[in-house]
Amino acid sequence: MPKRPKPKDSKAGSRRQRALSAKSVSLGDVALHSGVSTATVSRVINNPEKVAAKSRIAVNASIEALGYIPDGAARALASRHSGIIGAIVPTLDNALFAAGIQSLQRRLRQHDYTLIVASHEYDLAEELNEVKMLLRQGVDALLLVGSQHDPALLQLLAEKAVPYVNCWAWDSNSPQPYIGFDNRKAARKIADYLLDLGHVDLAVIAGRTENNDRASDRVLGIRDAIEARNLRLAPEKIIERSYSVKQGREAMRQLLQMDSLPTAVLCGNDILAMGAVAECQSSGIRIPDEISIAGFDDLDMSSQIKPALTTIHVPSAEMGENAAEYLVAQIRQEPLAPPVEMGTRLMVRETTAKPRIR
Amino acid sequence: MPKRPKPKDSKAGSRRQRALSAKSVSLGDVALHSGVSTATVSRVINNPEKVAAKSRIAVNASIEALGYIPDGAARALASRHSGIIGAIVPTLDNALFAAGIQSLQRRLRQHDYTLIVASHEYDLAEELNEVKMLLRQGVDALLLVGSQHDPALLQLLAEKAVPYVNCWAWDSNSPQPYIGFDNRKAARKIADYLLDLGHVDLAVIAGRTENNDRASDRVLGIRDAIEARNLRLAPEKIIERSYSVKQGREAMRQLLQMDSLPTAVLCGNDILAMGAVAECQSSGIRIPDEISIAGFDDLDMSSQIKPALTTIHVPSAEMGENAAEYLVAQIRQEPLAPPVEMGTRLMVRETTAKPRIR
DNA sequence: ACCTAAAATGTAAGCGCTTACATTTTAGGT
DNA sequence: ACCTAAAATGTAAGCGCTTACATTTTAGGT
Repeated sequence: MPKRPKPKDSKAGSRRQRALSAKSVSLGDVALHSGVSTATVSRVINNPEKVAAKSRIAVNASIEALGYIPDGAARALASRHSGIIGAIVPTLDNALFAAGIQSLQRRLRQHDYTLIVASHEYDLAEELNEVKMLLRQGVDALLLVGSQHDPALLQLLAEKAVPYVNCWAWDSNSPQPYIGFDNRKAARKIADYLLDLGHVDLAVIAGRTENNDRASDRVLGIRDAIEARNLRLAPEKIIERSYSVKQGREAMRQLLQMDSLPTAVLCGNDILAMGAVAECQSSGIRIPDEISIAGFDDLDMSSQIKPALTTIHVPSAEMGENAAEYLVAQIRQEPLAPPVEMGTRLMVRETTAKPRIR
Repeated sequence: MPKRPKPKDSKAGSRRQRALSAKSVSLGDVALHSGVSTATVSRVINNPEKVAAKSRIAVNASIEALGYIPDGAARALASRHSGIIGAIVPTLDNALFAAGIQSLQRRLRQHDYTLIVASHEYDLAEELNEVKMLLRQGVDALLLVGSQHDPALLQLLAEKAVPYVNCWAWDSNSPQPYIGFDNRKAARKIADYLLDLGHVDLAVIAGRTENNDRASDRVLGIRDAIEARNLRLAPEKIIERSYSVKQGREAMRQLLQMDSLPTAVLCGNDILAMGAVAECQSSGIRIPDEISIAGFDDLDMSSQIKPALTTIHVPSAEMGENAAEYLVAQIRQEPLAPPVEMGTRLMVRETTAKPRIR
């Protein structure tokens, strides 16, 4: 025999009154309206298959009629799941990340997860801060970029038992989970291509390598290719710049002022390459006749501009989708095949050719 | 003297046991550790000035020592504020929005707000869906793009009393809050410039105008300029395309196949303009000698590429900051000067010139 | 008609905070 | 030493859900 329910509002007019203007519809209101218990309403929302068709229909009608929107905070508090996944990228201002995030989000939404995006501007301390912020918001999982993080960051995630994955990179020697590709290998591929064409005087316009494993891996890959042929890359022939067309131009200008011009320039990404191309155009240097220029990332526009960029195609969209599936499976503790290394493709287009015989 | 802590787990073995592996540190643990009440710990976090220095220091030390991270869901539920602000943009894949969002986020973080970004791919129904999703997550305020929304969307925001603002647009006749600029006026400005140069045969490569007030306002502004001079824009001289370099090229190709070539092409944004430029370059048509091409938005790269784009500069970064300040003030119910229309600037560069005398 | 297991539903505790109000402590007069 | 107002602190209810366990209803035998 159930205990006699004492009138719930006996304490009406108590000390507590909220200044909430628009008194919102709660799950209790829906229960009252449809004549079932709050538990049943909750089930209709979260496990409809456990509810008899009749009540399910009634409850859904009430939800519709009252315009009920569940309170995410209450749900998160009670269930210990927020339905939020966080992604921390260096910047949204790079089409590469924007594209990946876009596809991540699309896929996440299909699984009813919300995405919070944060950026750290290539600052590891800031990245740790963002992780703390997202942890406070109760994210169920986290997407990070690359393999270089503050050690405290990984420890924090382990303590809180929050699943995560590193994207835009791949390291088979690391115990961390990766979804992405091997930047070093890919960079070696494009350097090899140039070397195979007969280029001997290479220069590199790299992204800032400090705290950026993707940028430094790309440089390493280029070095791998050069050293495998017993050639060498003079220190002044490698220039580090942050990722912008403007910086690419400036780096190229610097290169053009040197005594011996390189015959080919490998750029850390397409943005830098676009700058290098523009600077050559400004200086009347013909591409690829006088100089070859290669990018990395294969942004959408890279194949469309003139001259079309020779570059490495990177599977950003697919990576976003895979990351979404991976994280969702981790959260739900579903079995999942371990992620496999994703491939990159050399896209030979109009900015590279055999070196001119001088 | 701290009270003797009674064993917290006296009820261990009760019916309720959570599968939470890493039993997290709670505010109660911090209180116990520092010998104060939970209320005082809460005050240290939210209103430190109301707590005596001595306890404040003790509590902060405990927070540090235990690695306490507050539970956002619990806090949101109890305080009715999530500390989350949502932004719904058409797409992150457009550098324009990415830049604005980036600065929005930077500023929001200074005020301790977290940003959730969603995108709707230029689909109004999807936009409404995203609003519902964000409302479920309990956002304190919302940033939208443009002025065209599902009517149910605004009604929903009104019901829930959630502050919002429309960005990247300006409409002095609307009762809705805007932070942005007048697309129509700006488009007229660049069209006037071309007309003043002596161009008579204009063509337009517009963005998709359906459900996109920014795109259609830009077309209207161009029409304003043309009609003010009693000229006219032939229907076949205005082509609608989605925003991509590829689409820009295709549209330009279409234009180039027509009997009478326009002397100037106004593009809906810089991306489209870059495509138009590339197509001309492919076809051996000299810019600006044979044809002038104008963009819109002034993306970072637009001034750096060759030829540098003539375009309209749009204050995306500043807009993001203003929007952040506006929304935060709205949430805190602080007084705030009403937003003022933001200006745009015509950037004359290398893709436009006087028409050649034929 | 009656019994039993399975399905459906209900009850109420608990998630981890905030905060109104109550109580205690402190500071500053006299 | 004592009084009073202000400052600091504590108590405990309540935020809106989920879910373990208890209870009721239903379906399917006999």
